[in-house]
Amino acid sequence: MSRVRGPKSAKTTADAFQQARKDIIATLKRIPHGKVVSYSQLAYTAGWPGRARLVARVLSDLPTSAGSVPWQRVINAQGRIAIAKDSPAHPLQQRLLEAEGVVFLNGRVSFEQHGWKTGDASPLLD
DNA sequence: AAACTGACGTGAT
DNA sequence: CATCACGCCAGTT
Repeated sequence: MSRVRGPKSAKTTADAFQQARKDIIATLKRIPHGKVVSYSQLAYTAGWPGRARLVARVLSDLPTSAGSVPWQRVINAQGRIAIAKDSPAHPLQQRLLEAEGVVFLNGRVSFEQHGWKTGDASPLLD
């Protein structure tokens, strides 16, 4: 199947991206209160394995004020907040997470304690 | 069109 | 623990 070019059909990576964004946001909303996931885990769970950067791209487009989606529950694989230290969103993310019981030790979160096991039974959604 | 830039991750040094 | 090289890929220069 080849990509189609033409006025009416822009069936290319852009469409795939929109689909991916949809899947990622949907999965993001399923993360239980007080739990965290890494970018790669979210990508994997959403059905886009190996696309951690895509998740980052999607989240970066989200308004940090949106309480509709728990964007704060996504941190990097090292258990650290990925947002730049100088960004006001950085401390905000930590504050939001701590408010839901997530513990930071030396600036890091333990996946052992707070990682979302996708197999968790009856997760308490917000 | 080519180079650069990330809210990334993993493996090697 | 710190760096680097890669793989990844949409957006921006």
